[in-house]
Amino acid sequence: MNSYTEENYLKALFNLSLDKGEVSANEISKQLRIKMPTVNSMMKKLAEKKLVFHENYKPLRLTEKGKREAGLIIRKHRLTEMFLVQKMGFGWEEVHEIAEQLEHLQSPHFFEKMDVLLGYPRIDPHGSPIPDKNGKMEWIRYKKLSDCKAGEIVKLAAVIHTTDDFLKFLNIRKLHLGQKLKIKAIEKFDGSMMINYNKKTDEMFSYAVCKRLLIENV
Amino acid sequence: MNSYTEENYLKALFNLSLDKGEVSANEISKQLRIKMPTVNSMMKKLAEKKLVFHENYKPLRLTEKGKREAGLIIRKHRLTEMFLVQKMGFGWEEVHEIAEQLEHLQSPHFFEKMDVLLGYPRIDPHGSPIPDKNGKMEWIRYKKLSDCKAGEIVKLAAVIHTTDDFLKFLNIRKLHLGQKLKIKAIEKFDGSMMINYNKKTDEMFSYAVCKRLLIENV
DNA sequence: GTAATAACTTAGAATCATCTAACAATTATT
DNA sequence: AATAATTGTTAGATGATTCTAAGTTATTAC
Repeated sequence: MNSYTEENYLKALFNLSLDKGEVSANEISKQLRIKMPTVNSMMKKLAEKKLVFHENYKPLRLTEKGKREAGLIIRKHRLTEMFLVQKMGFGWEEVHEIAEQLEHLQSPHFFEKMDVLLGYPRIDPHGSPIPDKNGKMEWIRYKKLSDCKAGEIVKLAAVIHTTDDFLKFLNIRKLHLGQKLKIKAIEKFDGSMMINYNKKTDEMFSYAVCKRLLIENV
Repeated sequence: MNSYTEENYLKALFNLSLDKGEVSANEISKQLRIKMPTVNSMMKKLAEKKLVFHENYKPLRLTEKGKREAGLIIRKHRLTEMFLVQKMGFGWEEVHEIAEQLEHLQSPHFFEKMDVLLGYPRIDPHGSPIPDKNGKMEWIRYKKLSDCKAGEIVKLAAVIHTTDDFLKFLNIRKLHLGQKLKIKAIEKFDGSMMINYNKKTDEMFSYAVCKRLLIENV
């Protein structure tokens, strides 16, 4: 059994090593707002428990065991977010903080029940994949809206780097997952996009916004 | 803000001092399965925080502040139990452990939502009162079934000293809150009762069981 | 009303997760 | 390549919660 604290490290390791398969201790330190020496000793502890590979001055990598355990925590987090939105009526911008606490709950029964009530969802309210019961997670290879061309018609599939503020920004503009988007024009000098969706008027989205919107072809 | 640990002490203090208005450190020690010296130092800490009155060698009493904060934790516990039973389909014997963890969640919003979805319940699935938003709790003065006389017809209002085993025992006998009970006979030598409820055959309940069943007049 | 028992307190140590200060290794800059 | 900046490590301290061992005070039993 891992402690609350260890679980947070595992989650950070998992999330930050998604693309490269490894993370620096420094990134963990920044993400968790915990000083380097603390991270360092925790990594020794997790290495001791065979959850991470840790050689001096080398990047960190989760072991298979570590990936599995981290995946299961993220599974609990995302199932919880989905439950809060679908069954309790929370907005997608309100659920992160609550799920952050609930993900540490020790009760397979409880999350099993959520899973059933939700009908075994594969994605969370932000479009992120929910790891399976073995902690395995498959990211669907969505394209970024910012990589699309003018004239394309696409569908919003997921949002990434989701802060509450960003999600509220999307709320105000009534931009939800599944929304069909028409790319009317792209400004060359800053990459901002003129988008039309279910409205008479077009909306302008900055490049920073478009990079965070993942889409699939209609 | 009180720690997870402090919250558990507050809850124990609240529950164990319900009748007399005070508890011994020893009872807290037994309840929480924590050694006396640890309890002792925690009581000093809570006294420091003005949550308990603690004089050497005297029984412990919660301050008004302590009662309020304990009441609010118990409120979260019982709202959670009600939610788990009413909205997630758990049995009343399954919810204690989960609520024990969930009661420490820091999110007024979350419990407010539960309260609304449940329609502002006044009792939990075992018939115990849910403290109000100020942590104030009123016990309805129910009678024990064991204090009733033969011939009385009463209604099951609450169950106390509820272990999972005891609740499963009641499940098997299909005895639920609200059930109307006819006291057919009482054995003088051991206080056991012959009860009839919604069935052709009568059921025999030991004195130990009858003491744990709280009833109201029909 | 002593003596025995139970309850409470003090003192000191252990573990966990955190920190700061100081030093070492790696990477980036000129 | 030498220096500067960044990143990683070691050592030692702190606070929270727990423990054991050893006394003290209160309560119970005879």
